[in-house]
Amino acid sequence: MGRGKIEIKRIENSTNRQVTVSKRRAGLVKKAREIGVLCDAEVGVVIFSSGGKLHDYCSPRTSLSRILEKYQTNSGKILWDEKHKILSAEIDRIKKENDNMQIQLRHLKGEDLNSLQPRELIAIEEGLQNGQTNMREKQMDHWRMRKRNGKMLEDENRMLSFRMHQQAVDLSGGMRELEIGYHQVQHDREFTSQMPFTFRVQPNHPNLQEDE
Amino acid sequence: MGRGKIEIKRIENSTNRQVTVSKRRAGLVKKAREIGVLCDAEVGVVIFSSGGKLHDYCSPRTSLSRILEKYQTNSGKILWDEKHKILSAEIDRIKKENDNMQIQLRHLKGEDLNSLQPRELIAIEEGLQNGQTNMREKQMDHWRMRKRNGKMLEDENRMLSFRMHQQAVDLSGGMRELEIGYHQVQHDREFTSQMPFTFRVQPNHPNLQEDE
DNA sequence: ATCTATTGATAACG
DNA sequence: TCGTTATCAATAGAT
Repeated sequence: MGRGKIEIKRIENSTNRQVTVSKRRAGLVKKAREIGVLCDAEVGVVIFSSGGKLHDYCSPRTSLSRILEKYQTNSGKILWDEKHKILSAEIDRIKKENDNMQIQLRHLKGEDLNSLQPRELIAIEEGLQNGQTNMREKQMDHWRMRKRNGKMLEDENRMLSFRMHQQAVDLSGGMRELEIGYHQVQHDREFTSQMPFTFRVQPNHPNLQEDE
Repeated sequence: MGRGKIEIKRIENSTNRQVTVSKRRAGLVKKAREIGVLCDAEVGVVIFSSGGKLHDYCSPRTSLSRILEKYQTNSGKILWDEKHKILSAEIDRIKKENDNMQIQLRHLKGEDLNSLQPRELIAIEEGLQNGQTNMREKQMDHWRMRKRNGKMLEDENRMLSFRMHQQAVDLSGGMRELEIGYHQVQHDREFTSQMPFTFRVQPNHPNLQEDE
């Protein structure tokens, strides 16, 4: 019907589709209403246009929920209980995700480590290390920004001085501590890569050297 | 349409009514299907003929319950009972928890830090620091256990030596780097506690001194 | 069910 | 979105 016959397939032209959905929606609702009146049936119609807009029709003297309730008891097809199952399954799924993340968080906080194997400990430690590296970069960004604003020159100077002093103190202690253990030094790359981060020596503040 | 025009009012002749409901039901479903295909909409139709017989249609790739769920969220109208609301609320709650943990994890991994204030960065860094401290304790536990088992004496020795050597090298570099900044040293407790961990000096391996 | 005269729905256009 | 209209589609009534 219409000026030309059309194939029943998705209308690609978005404007036409919009127009068509409006007209046909009106037609569908009209027919639904007519069937209700003529044959005194109860009819419920729900339409989501592709835009996501919702339209619905329902015979007078009733409501969608009443129709649907009837639908459920009458058809034996499940509607609510099915929905319950779906929702419950969803809840279970999310709770599992939740627990996993909870565990990950606790591990990163250094809690509940007892059940872990050394290999797993190392993996977590590498994560912490990465986090700290990124964190420090970010903090250096902040630092640089404040410095660029000219507010922090004095503080920075003070801070660098303080840090250097502390590192000197720290080192002299560390040196004394370790003297006993210095026997032979093997520079075995294999060995180093298998060592946990804890025992690898790393520069504390790789970004502190300003690059300007 | 038909051999004669009809008024849209209840068909009193029961046989005619049944015939009509059949024909028109087919027509309604056909139109519903067409609107779904042509305009790629989601359509759900439920019809109770006066005899109480139920017929329904629903676009492929979905289900009545899904359509009705969408209907509920979209229209605000409530189609189902309390239990659904409770389950849905539960899902929302858990999802929020989930998102929060997701964010925390990302932060601890050093991702998505751009939106954070320095104060927040410091808090996260303290978390990382704690985690690392705990982690190292745990790894030392493992280490001690292996040592007690008598397997690792040689390796440990080698490792300590290696570490000491590395720390010495690292330090001499660091000293050179910082000499320029050494002006005055203020040991202000207030200042120190406000300083991000990044800039605080810490012994790298607080647990390495065996305490036996 | 099937047929078909007739009315109804609507595609294309303004 | 709305109105018009030429066409096609649905269907009322009969078989």
